[in-house]
Amino acid sequence: MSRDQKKAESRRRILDAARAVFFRDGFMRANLDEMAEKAGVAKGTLYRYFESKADLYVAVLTNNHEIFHEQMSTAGGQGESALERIRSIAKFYFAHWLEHPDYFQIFWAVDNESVIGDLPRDVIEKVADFWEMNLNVTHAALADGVKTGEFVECDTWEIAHILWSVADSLIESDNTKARRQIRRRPLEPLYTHAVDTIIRGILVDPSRVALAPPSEPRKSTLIPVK
Amino acid sequence: MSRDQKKAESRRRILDAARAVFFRDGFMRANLDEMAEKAGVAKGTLYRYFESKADLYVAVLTNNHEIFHEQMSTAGGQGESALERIRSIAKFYFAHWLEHPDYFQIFWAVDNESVIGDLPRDVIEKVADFWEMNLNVTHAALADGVKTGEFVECDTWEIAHILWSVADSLIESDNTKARRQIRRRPLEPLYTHAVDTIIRGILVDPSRVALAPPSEPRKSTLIPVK
Amino acid sequence: MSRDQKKAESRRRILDAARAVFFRDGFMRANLDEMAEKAGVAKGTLYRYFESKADLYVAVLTNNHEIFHEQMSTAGGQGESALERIRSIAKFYFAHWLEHPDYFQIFWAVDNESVIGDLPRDVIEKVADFWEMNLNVTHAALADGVKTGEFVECDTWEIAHILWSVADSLIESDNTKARRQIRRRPLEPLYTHAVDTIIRGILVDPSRVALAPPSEPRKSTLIPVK
Amino acid sequence: MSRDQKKAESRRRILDAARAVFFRDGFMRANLDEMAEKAGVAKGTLYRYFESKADLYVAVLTNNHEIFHEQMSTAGGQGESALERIRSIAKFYFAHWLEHPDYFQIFWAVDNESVIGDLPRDVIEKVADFWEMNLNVTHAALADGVKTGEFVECDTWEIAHILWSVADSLIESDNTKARRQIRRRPLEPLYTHAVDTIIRGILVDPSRVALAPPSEPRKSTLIPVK
DNA sequence: TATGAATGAGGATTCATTCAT
DNA sequence: TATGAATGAATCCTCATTCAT
Repeated sequence: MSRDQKKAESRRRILDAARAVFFRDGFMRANLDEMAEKAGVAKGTLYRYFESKADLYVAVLTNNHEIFHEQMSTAGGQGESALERIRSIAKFYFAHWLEHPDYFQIFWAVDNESVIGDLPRDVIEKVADFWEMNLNVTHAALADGVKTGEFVECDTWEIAHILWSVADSLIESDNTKARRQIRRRPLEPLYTHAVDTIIRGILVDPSRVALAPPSEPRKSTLIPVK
Repeated sequence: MSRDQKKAESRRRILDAARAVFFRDGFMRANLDEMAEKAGVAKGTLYRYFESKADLYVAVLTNNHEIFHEQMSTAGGQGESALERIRSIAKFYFAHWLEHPDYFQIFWAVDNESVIGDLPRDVIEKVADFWEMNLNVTHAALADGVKTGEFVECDTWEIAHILWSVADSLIESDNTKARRQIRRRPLEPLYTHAVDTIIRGILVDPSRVALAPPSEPRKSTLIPVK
Repeated sequence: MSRDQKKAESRRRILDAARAVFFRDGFMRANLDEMAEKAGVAKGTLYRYFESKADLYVAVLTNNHEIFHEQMSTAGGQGESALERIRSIAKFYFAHWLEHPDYFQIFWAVDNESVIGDLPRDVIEKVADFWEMNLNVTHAALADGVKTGEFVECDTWEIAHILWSVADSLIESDNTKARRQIRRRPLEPLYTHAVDTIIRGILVDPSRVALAPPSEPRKSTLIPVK
Repeated sequence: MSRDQKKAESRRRILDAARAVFFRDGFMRANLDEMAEKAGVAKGTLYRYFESKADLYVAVLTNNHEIFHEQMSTAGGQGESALERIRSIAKFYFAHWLEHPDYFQIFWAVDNESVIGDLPRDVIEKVADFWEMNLNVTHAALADGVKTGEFVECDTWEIAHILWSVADSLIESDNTKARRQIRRRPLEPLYTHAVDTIIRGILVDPSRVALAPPSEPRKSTLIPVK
């Protein structure tokens, strides 16, 4: 392996280790020693690649950003009808999440991590940008649907917001379950239902979408005390 | 003031100080020194009232719990129709949040705080319980609406989940804006719209709810680089 | 021993330990672990008394400052003639140095320590102030001597500067010898001679001061290679 | 360029870079990374030319030594009278200092650098040797002056020491001002005055030397608090 | 010979918790 | 009961030095 390859490999290994640890422990608790060990490098080596803990965090956070950005836009253009395009967006989103769950987790973490004050400006912007784009792509599909008469006149920005809120919340809840090692259910069908339900409210022809049938009586998710 | 009153007073002052600091800094960054100073007691005194930092956190988290619990149930019963009851729940929820924003903040914090592993089991359960109850109250209203023919047959648990996701997301986003000192818009009307939109999808008579008109073209919230 | 006494005692022990270590190793190399151990306290305890390493350094540096300041002024006023007053200053200076050699060492260290950029502004000012005062006191005596006709007209500031340069240099050289564990000679007579020699050049009546007789042929101080 | 030339060139570039950095930061803080970059070589290359940081320091310190040594001796021999020779020494010294201020700086640094314990024996000796020589050259001129009846009988070693103390102190003070970015005055005239004043005290015919006239009332050099 | 990636010991600082008064 | 001084484990970061390429 060439020197450059090795370098790239090291960088990747560090990022992988860092992602795992940041994912599990959050920025504050995450321990550089552990990352180094997981990455199979010395602690000092981390600092050859990243200037500081925060810088490494940024790198982890923004790692897939561009790829995601591009694919998301593509997804927004696929589908015969506006409804289909919105479903396509949802589908892509959850597929991507399935493949890179921690990447997402970390995006959320930023919002909620109390450390935010210490995070460099550009992370916060990346995340804001991430949401901005999601909203824009979704809104474009909704507005298009209104224009073509597929949807009734409505506040398309608000609908977009609602759709993302639900996606956000589902994933967040799944993450929480993961952390707590609770059994999780597949999210995609859940979200597909949710999307359909919400969109149904603005469809000119609601019959295009079938509502989900009543689900099983929900069991408590209360974690029993050990 | 009697000795017992003094003790109660101390306890309250500590809780108040702790809530403020935990709210602002999160569990990890929160500093017991500052809490003690804010509460006007010595640091050691904290340990006469609470066993540990985590224990104090628990106390803060669960402080208003019972009150909230009770009021929420009441709200779920108020209203002529199922639609009204759901609106009443939303209304109460946001009113309570307006009054005790940090109490809520802290609930969310738990979900997102990466420290969760260290939090005592019963905090996690309290929070889960909190959600459980929210869902149950909402679900009860929805199921009732289905039974009385106000709503179409649908997955009422899922709808409940969607409704809470959106509420959750709105508040979370407001918190984020608060932290970043971005101008915020009143949440209640936003959520009322959202509730109406969502419920509209399952109303037997959708005309009962007017959709919001198209809103202003949304301005970017991207934070400009300084 | 009362709590306050203990505290004062701790503070003193820390300062003593810190002075010793800073004296021996300089700011950069000085090790807080060692200071703590020498002081018989835990490392964290240092931070109860001083905010940082630099702060502790400042404390050490400025510890005796006021006392010295006052005594120096007193010394400048003692003596029948200007010549006597200048001798009195020199005498006091070296006496003080004998008693608190590391205090002086540290003052010099500041000038030469390459860390200066990192030292807080007030240390630098304290040291500048220290020199300022030395010069002023000496200059006052010289100017007085000129006025009373004891000294010829001359640049009294320059003479003051020369006198302090020599004192400075003698002590510095003694410190160096101390560090290198070379045998040292008593400084006071050396400096008394030097003062006399220098003053002799401006005395209206040079015969008042006897020059030192030729000294032993000086032996090399070259340190033999081991 | 031949291979040997290249090597010499590299060595020189490294020494230049090292001198600049050591001069600015002192031994401890000086950073090999920066030196390598300034020299335009890789970090590892430093180790092909010098065994260690300390070794590089030694090389820097002793770089001009021989040249200086020789020129100093020459200067000591120039002048009609002993007085003139002493003035010649002073003149050369300050001229050399003007041209190679960092070379001097570094010599002083050794004395004061608290790292001295770690410096190899031979640096310390080089520096001691440097002073030894200065003293010897000066003493020779003084002793000669005594022999020829130009100076009165006196402790010529002590006078030599005084003369060097003052030179030392003037340069040191100039360095300090440079570091603190305070306006500096030309040193040579200052030292010439000082030499004259000191020598005047041992001149058989003091009228050969005019004392400096009273200077401007000295302004405080206290650095005002920002 | 030159490179520069990797190393890892070392050191300052924080802060929850303890306990003598 | 309340205090607050003392503790010391935990952790990020620096940088001289090594060595495979």
